[in-house]
Amino acid sequence: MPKVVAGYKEEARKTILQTASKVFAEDGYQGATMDEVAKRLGVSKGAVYQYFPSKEALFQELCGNVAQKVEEMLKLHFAGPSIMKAAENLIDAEFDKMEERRMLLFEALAEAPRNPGVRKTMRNNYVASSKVLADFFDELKKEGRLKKEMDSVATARLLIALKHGVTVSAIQGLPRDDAKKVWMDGFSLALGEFIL
Amino acid sequence: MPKVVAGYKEEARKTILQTASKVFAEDGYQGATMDEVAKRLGVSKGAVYQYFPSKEALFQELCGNVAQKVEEMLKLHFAGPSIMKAAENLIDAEFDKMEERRMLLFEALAEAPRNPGVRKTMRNNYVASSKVLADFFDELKKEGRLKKEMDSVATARLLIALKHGVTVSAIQGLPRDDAKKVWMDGFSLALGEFIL
Amino acid sequence: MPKVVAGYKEEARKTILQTASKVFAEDGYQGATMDEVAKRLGVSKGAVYQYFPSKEALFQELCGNVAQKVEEMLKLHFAGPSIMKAAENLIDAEFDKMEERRMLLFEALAEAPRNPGVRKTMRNNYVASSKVLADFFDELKKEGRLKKEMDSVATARLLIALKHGVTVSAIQGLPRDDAKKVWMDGFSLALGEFIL
Amino acid sequence: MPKVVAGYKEEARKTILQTASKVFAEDGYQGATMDEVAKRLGVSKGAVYQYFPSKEALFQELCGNVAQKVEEMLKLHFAGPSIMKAAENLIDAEFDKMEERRMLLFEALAEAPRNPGVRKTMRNNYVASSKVLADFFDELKKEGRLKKEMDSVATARLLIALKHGVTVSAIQGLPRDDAKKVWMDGFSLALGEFIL
DNA sequence: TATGAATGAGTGTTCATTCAT
DNA sequence: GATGAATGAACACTCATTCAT
Repeated sequence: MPKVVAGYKEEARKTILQTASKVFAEDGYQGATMDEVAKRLGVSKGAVYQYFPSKEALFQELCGNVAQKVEEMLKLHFAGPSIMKAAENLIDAEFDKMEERRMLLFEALAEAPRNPGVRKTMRNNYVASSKVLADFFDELKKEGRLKKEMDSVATARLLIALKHGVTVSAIQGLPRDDAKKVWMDGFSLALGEFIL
Repeated sequence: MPKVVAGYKEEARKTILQTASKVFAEDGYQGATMDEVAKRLGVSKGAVYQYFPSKEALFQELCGNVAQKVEEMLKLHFAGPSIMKAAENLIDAEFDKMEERRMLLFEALAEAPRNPGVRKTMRNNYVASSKVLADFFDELKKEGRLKKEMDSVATARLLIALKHGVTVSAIQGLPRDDAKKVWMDGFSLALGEFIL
Repeated sequence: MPKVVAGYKEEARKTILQTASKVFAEDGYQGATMDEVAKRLGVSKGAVYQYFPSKEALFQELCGNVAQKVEEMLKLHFAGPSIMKAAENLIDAEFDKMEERRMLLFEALAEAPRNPGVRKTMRNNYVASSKVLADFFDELKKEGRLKKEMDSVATARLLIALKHGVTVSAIQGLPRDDAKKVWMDGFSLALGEFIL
Repeated sequence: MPKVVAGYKEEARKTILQTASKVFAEDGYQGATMDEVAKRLGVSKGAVYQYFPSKEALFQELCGNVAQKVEEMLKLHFAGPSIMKAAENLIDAEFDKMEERRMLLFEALAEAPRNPGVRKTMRNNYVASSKVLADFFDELKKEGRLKKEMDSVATARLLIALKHGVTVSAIQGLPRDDAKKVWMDGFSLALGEFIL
């Protein structure tokens, strides 16, 4: 009788991942316990271990998801007609819903220097994210919404760095509106003169 | 027999903080042990507890130190005649020597959301850092090295965010030279047209 | 769908015992897992429990098999014309093929003092083995291959002890050839003067 | 405040070893728990770990002690004037007091094939034991109590094997008197004609 | 009958913290 | 003040056994 989820193994993994994501975000990687994950799932510890061989494996898979979603978000918000509006939506969304994911990101960043698996996952995610964003800019150029002179890769990297930097600032206590302004200022500087 | 330090209690605290800084940076807050801290100091565990009531207290005091040094660094490198050169020196220094401090920063960022003491310390540090940097820009304006139109506070915040963002990118696996380029690009965009 | 075996329940039990024998020999009683047994059988854990009510029951039945085979071996090798040659063949066979059984024997010996079931099984096996061997010697006497003065029972017990002792020595690291020599020396002493 | 023992670290180790010896003998290596060892010592688990880094380390050190004592015993009993009487004393002592040590020996033998550390310890012990015994025979020769023709090494090995074999037989249920007789018979065969 | 997901009581091990000396 | 032995509460992970399907 599968209790973790009502049916498919893949579903069960997702359910666990969701719950674990919250636990890790709240308590940190080291502070989180498998007991807590199991308890919140209403399941025994053993059940969790049937889907993930270790706490670390669970965390690593989570780290993979973190950045993937960042990438999805970028594409989502840039779909609209106004690029500056897209930037605004993006940072709003980041602040609105991404508490959990953000915390997880910093857990991962703290863990990366001493955890090769986490490090590798993050590297892959960074490469993927920046590529997706750069490709997206190339498409906008083709669509005539951006000038051809813009360096897609450099800009993608700059914006990714800026977004993380703004998040850091927010965690450091910069009020939301101020943080948003930093992002919008930076975004304008990076893209402003290239928007058609 | 005072062994932690030859003379003053305050000296002893500093010695402990220095060593603890390395240990926390290497192993993370949760991964670090008081045993390791004591061992590196060549002192018993009990001795450390005479100066700091708990592991958490030690960590919090450490978090305070993290960002203060960032501020010092900014001033240090901007002392030279060329502002762009200063930016380059700064990021080089960041990459060269700041491994330890950087790791500690992310430990602190990960811990902040669940640790009010850490959070408060970081807030204070952010405020202080950005103020120092903004003040510094104001001085440069007076010295005629920067145009008056530049928004000192906004630029200070942008650069602080960018630096952290670049650091995040580096941890995510962006090669040093690429990371440096991101910083230099962003720096140019932010300050370039204002330099005299 | 009977999967453990194509036809009869008794066959299934044998199949399970064979596989379990290997697993217990490799990993020890406590170290072995029902999961491993099931996996090697290509069967679910539940299936194994349909034939044996517990891990302990499985092990106890196995212990019964251990010594019985020893007895078969004795008869097998003593069938030839030369008794000394038989002794040599026997110890060679012991070293060649009996790894698995030997390991199981020591598992059983270690377990016996705290497991009445195992203890009883071993007792029965010892009695049976020594009787078979003594009877065998009696037959050899009738056939005129051994002198009548030989004490069949005492010699049987001595040789059984010696064989186990040689095995112990081998496990303790005595090289095979040396161990074989110990056996042959002892065998000569015990039987030498009685062989016709 | 050292509680494990009233004073010296080395004493503490011995105390732990003694208690652990009983626990391992009773429950087997795998069945024994560090909790039980600590409980019997009236000490916390952590205290035990201050003296031994792991359960395995504790067991290995115990394995080393097992055979060393065997060696001591051999010398002890052979000190008297009658060699045959010495043999009898030795096997009596083995049966009288060595329950615990014997059980530990079989634990070790069962564990050896899958535990390199245990294996190495046993090998060393075997070599040491047989050398001591052979040397002892050489001395008896010098003292004129044994004939020079006797092969000291071969006899030492044979007797060691025999003793273990008799122990195995005893565990297998052979009554004490019968087991003793097997030993005395074997001993006579091995040494009888060489005694002066 | 067979499956394998789920259970839950353990196990070895770690470590922040205490406190007698 | 300094020491480090001792504590004890966790925690990751395991596995024999059960049982709904």
